[in-house]
Amino acid sequence: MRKRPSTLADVARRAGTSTAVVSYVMNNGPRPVAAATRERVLAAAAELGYRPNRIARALRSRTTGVAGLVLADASNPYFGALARHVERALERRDLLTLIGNAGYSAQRQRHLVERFLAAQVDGLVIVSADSVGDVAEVAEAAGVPAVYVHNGPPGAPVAAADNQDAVREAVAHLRGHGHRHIAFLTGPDDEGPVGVRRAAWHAAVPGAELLRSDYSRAAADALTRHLADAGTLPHALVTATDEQAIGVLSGAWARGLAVPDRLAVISLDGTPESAHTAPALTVTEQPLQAMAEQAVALLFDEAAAPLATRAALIPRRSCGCGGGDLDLLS
Amino acid sequence: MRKRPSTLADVARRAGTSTAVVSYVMNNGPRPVAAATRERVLAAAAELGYRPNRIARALRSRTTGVAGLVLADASNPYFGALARHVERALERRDLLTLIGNAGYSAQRQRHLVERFLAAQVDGLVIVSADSVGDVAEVAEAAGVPAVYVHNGPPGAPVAAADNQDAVREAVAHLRGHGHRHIAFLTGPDDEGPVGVRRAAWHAAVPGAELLRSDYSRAAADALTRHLADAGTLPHALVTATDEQAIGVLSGAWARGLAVPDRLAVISLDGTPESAHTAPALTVTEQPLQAMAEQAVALLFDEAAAPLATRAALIPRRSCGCGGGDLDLLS
DNA sequence: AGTGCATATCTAATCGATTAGATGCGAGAA
DNA sequence: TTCTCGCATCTAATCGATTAGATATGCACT
Repeated sequence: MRKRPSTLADVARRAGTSTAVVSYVMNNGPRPVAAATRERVLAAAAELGYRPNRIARALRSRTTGVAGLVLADASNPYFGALARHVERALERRDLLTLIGNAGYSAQRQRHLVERFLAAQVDGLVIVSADSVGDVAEVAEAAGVPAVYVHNGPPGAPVAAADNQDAVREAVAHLRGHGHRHIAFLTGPDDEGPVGVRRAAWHAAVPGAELLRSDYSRAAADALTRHLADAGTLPHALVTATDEQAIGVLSGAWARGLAVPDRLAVISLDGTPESAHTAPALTVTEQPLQAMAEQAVALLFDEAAAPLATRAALIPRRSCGCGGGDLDLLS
Repeated sequence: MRKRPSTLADVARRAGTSTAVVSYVMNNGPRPVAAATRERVLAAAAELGYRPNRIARALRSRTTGVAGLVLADASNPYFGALARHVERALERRDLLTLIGNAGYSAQRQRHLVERFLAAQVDGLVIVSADSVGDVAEVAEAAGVPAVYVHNGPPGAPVAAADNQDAVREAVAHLRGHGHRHIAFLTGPDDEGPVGVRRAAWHAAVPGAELLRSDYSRAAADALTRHLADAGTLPHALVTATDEQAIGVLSGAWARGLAVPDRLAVISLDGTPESAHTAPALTVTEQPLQAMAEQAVALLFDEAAAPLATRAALIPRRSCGCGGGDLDLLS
């Protein structure tokens, strides 16, 4: 027996005013209201448990207070962590987050954008993996601002880290441990940032071995076992993503190959997960929070230039660092 | 120079009809439309790139096509996986998903529910950890259906698995490996399902050692190192969650203690993550997809009774199973 | 008293889609 | 021919909040 939620008109009636005054009070509106009246209105609103209908407000003011977030793959902790930071940044600006998982499908990504636009979102944040659709155009046509995170098409605003620099650091670090042949594990379709990472690696270690697997633990795990069985597993490896690194760790363990002694690994994402693997992963840490913050700022023209932030190397055990006590890892 | 998106009225004008017919055509409306007219309308709509304004529709029809999902902790893969399944189930019913992360705070949970209600969601899915707020009442008062997943207050509809059974299986399995003293790692504030798990363990292994840590890898990792240093680490352990189990694995590795030889571990969540740890975790797998599906069905009165689904044990390496080839793990 | 002006409030149009009730038109029945 | 259905459309009210323009009230000053 739920009663109909009370409306602006109900409050007005109860306070003995017009709906306009009530509106003015609720929003500290465009016009002032006498203190006494304001009190009456607030009291009436409280008594009725009035809550403004944001749908109605949205219809009139053409702004919903909702933003859309399209994720390339929600099951990947890298994107998951990014999503949390984006959500937080949006919330700080009083926006709700509509979320959608594209599952690496350009078609689904497109579909989600369409749905979000139909829902009249105030902005779109698109976390894209390798292939980026022409999603910006659609949003542009609808007059909705859109930004990309991690990867985006040439013209569009993108919040991303400096991937080249990260790879160089990783390679240099492994060299410091005495490795000469440093392989690289890339993705199935490395056009975006992973492509950049691969290119940077290729430039740094020309002629070294390039491996390839899906962006899933299972795939990297299977590949590692396969290489171990064939006896062609490299001794030092940079993986494009944490997911792959974790799969490699799992596969190596299953085949009884010690990390870092038999195989040194550095991963390039640096998700929170990487700190508590066995062994802990050495990574270059993408500044996920900064990227998310910048993306949202970009969305509202708050920031000027999309400055590429650096990904710092965090030495842990998997590269060969820290035989001793590493309790103090972050 | 984006042009104003075209409205129903624009289409009507172009097709030379009233807005009513256009509406009837768009929704296969409550009234029939002559075939010829329908064609004209569809053509006009296509030419103008008309897309219905869901906000306006929502205002009139009092249904937004949006559901709210409140997560206890988005950074926990268990809840993350649940979220993906819920989103998929909602999408299958043509609903968008508004997501919010409560971060284990009852206050934030409450706040999110309020915001979602203000956004006029058609339904609420609440994934709660240990402490559950009186969130159902608020939703009830607003006339919005709400369901809980994983954990919920007594009266409310809850989609959850049979936790007792899972614990019994885990304990029995470790007994099968010859263990007698089987410790349990619980959470900081185990009222909900984790409390049920702890109780079931206590009944099955009275007098065994109870450990306690936060639901984070870092906390379980630290605890494990601490116990290892003190020489009081048990030989068999059931952890309440995968996150904790992964932390334990990490801590054990750091202290050079072999899993499963020195320490056998079984975890009770069974997230996808658990298949690719080093070593792979033996788990009881919560039927996340079924739970999500059931929750959404419950939300719309589709299902009759909230039948508790079973959590099956998946033997992997961490309990002591499979010294040989385990390539076939799921 | 009359005029001017500022302040407080009210009236009503508006956002875009939905839909009940009114209307128009032609075919068939009387 | 006239009346009656039935179908296809149109007209206009409605959802709830916002806000520009109109109106009312009170005070100061000549």
